[in-house]
Amino acid sequence: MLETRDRILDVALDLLGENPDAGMGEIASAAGVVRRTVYDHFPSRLDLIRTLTERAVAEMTAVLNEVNASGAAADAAWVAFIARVWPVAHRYRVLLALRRGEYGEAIHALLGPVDELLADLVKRGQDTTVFAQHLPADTLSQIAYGVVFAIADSDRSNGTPGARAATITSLLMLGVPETRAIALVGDQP
Amino acid sequence: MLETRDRILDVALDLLGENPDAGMGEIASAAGVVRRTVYDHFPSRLDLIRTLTERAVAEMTAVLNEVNASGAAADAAWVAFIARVWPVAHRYRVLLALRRGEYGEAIHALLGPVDELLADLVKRGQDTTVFAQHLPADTLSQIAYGVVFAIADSDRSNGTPGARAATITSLLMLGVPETRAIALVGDQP
DNA sequence: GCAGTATTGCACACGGGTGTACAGTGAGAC
DNA sequence: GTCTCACTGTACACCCGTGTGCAATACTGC
Repeated sequence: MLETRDRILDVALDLLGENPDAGMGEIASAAGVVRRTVYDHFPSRLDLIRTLTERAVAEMTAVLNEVNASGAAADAAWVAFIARVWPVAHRYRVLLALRRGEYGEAIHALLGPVDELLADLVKRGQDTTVFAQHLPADTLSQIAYGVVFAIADSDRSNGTPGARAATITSLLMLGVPETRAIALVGDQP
Repeated sequence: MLETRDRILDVALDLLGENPDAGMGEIASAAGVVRRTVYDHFPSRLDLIRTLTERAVAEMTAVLNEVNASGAAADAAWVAFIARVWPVAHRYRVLLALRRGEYGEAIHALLGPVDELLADLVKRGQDTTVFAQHLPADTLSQIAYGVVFAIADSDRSNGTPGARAATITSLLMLGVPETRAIALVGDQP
């Protein structure tokens, strides 16, 4: 049997993905445990959310660091990034909904490092004229990864189609020409 | 003094825009009225939300119908659409947040006609090879206007920069080349 | 078998939002 | 003046989620 704590986290992620307003009771039941037990591991709902967010941040920064270190062109790096981050974004799509509302501040704060790394990548793309410059790098990166999350969020079944759509769409909005975008995605589907 | 009912609706839109979880009490206070009075006009919270949504749908379909009737090229029509729908989308940005959660179903149902009109416009663009075809028209239109709403939602101060960003970004993700997008927006800023 | 820890099964306090009931008040219409 | 109608003020019932307390029980390793 998986460690109870980890099982609670996994199940909470699933459940909150379906319904961001799921309560501690529902999470407990779904984890095959009593509500009281959840509180033994996470003193408050915020603790649970925070732990989930920290997990997401860790996974995403890991991917971003690797991709940034690979020295590939910014657009190719972006494709690699989306390909690898897609399952993560999909798993943690709740955070998109949770970012508004009660815990928004806490989540936003934890997400800071990811935002920075993302902006760095987009900046690099703009400096090498691979990405469009109609918006500042930080704004553009926010919108682009917002779109990725939004598509992940609307794609409840987690499929390759979703990933492909997210990749091409985000490339286009970053200013990569359609032909180039298609070519890039062909390489790494 | 404005009709109480209309004032409640206006104030509710503002308040919910700031915080989608604002309660009937807060809305009442902000409208300078007692909670009980709100219930005189809207028997339940859902009634209020529904009325708000109906308003949004009416305004948006009006704009969409005009734009669709103008016979302009699809990309130019899209620019006109965003320009005119932007203040509306901004005002009603709450609906984006409210679409998840308790009233999601009701809102989604009411938004149906808008979705269809939007898909028609995008389809026309695809048929005339003005828009990209990497995604089916209904999916693409959903994503594109999702982005517009998302930008409206992140732009609390309602500014021309937001509108411009939303227009260019959505054009790009529809597959319009950057040069053409800039040119189009230059025409109608 | 025993100690120690994780989990259970209640019970409870608390806060907050929804929706209702009903008597009272104020202002304009006739 | 008085009738009407919108709004007020207050109180209440209800539901639901959070977080706590505590004794009882199951499971673990030694």
